[in-house]
Amino acid sequence: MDADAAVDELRALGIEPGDLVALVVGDASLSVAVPTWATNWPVAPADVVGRIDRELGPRWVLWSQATAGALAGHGVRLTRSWDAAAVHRLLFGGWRADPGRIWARLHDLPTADLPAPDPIDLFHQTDDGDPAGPLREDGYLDPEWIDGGWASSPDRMAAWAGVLADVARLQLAAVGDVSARDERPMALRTAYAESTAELLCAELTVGGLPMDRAAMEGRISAYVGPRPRSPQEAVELRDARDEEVLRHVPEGVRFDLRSPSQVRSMLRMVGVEVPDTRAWRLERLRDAHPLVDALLAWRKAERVQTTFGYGWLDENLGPDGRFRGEWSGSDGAAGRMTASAGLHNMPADLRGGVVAEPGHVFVRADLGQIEPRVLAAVSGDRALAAASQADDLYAPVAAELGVDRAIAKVAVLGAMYGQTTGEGGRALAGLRRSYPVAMAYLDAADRAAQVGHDLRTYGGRLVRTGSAALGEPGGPDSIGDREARSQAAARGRYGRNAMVQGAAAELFKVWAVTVRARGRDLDAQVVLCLHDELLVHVPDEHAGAAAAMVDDALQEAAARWAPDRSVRFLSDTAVIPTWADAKG
DNA sequence: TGCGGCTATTG
DNA sequence: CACAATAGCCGCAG
Repeated sequence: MDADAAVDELRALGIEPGDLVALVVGDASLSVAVPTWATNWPVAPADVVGRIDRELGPRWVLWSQATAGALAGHGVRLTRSWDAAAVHRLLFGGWRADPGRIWARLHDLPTADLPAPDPIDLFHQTDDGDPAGPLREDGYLDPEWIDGGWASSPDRMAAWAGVLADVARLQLAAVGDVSARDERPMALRTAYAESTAELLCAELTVGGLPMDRAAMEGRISAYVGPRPRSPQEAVELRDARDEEVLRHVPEGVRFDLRSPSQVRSMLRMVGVEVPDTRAWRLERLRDAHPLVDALLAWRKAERVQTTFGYGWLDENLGPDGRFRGEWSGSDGAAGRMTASAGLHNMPADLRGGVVAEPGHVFVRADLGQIEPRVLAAVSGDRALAAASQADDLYAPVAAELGVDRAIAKVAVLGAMYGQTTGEGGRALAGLRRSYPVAMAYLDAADRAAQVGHDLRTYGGRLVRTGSAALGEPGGPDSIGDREARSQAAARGRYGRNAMVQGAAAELFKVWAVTVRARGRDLDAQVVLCLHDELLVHVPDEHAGAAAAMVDDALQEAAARWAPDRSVRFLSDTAVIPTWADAKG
């Protein structure tokens, strides 16, 4: 068996572009399956998969991002996928999406306690006869198969691909049901986009973010000084930093600056009384005592030292100048992308260390006022959609309400977050009058979440608001009435916001995977996704074309995601050498 | 050792 | 300190 024969075998099945083909990858072989057929090919997976992708163009069914990550490690990028874990999260909410859970849900089996691997098995050799298949008699998948046993023989790998093909068939039907039942024909498109976003995440994890080690070390040293040459020197430097604060309190008194309660006591000793020691509160008391200023400076440095210091760099920046975190396509309440290693909360001061490689630049683009525009689209509010035609959406809203732009902005944001007090709260009545459809959409989500009714975003993602996500509505009867009301209100804000943030995340991912696809011919590589911002790494000679492509991709994505085109979406796009460089 | 609280950073 | 997230350290329970 060679790659040619493998491609021919699949071609003979009549696979057309976009057809679902399940893929399971082992060390030295791979298995593929369609609903009526499964096989194992003893060939190097990277060679064959890349060719099939180019020549036949299937939509690869994968258990999860891990398969794409293994292939990306060999330089193979799949074009499109059906990611069973991503589709499971879309259909059923939550985060956990291992094969056992996916299978059980599709077969209406309880998932409260899924079968776990029998610890006794660890002391037995896997039986070579292997009469048992992946399915147990009770209908669950065999946990031993899930836990790596699928890879122990060619027959098992083929059977495992067959299970995956079956999963995709059932998920496809379930997605169709969501579209029909909830009148959201979006769900299939969302499944495609979320799946392909998982491919992008695998590539982000493997490929990393270009970073200049010297430039980043320079920025770190501005906060915490040069890299200590020994553990002993590190301790001395730390003590010296502490002393810069402690010298403002009487001799002989020691406080642990890392303990909030001790910091509060320390401040009280110099006559500064605060309910907590958060920076925004201390900011206003800088003049009260020199200790406050020293403490705030210490906090900044301590933050860099512990979270974004030399250790952070050493752990995550490879010798190839790529900084790597792990990427998830859909985490948390509303299905945003997340990243580890601080990629999503790196202090702005350090961004200058994110530098394009020689002969390359970044195209940086961020969506303007994405959440109110998304609210206009998902709610179908014609007045808000009209406001979205302006470059600055808040300007026409302010004019309509007869208030300052700043007030209009906090009012709109407050409505989406569930704020009821302050200036935003006061302007709420005006919003209800002028944008009743959008406000009713938010209120409906709020009310549903308060009583624990699950929600679905515009794209069809289930947002759980019941016991699994937020604790039982109504809660244990030990809590007081006041606290119960407060919890209900918090649940309402959660649901209200999840509908907007979640839909925004869906649009963003359609944009990101469109850029990924259209960037292929320009050697343009998406290297960072940040909720409403894309960073694309591209050779110098393609910079202009890539910037135009990113803007075009947004219009293409918006047209696919919200086909009625009534809402305008904008991106602010710039070609820059480092991430810190000014936007346009 | 695990977990809630506090804190800081980002969108 | 409204919504979301990651991450580190402290203090406490078990």
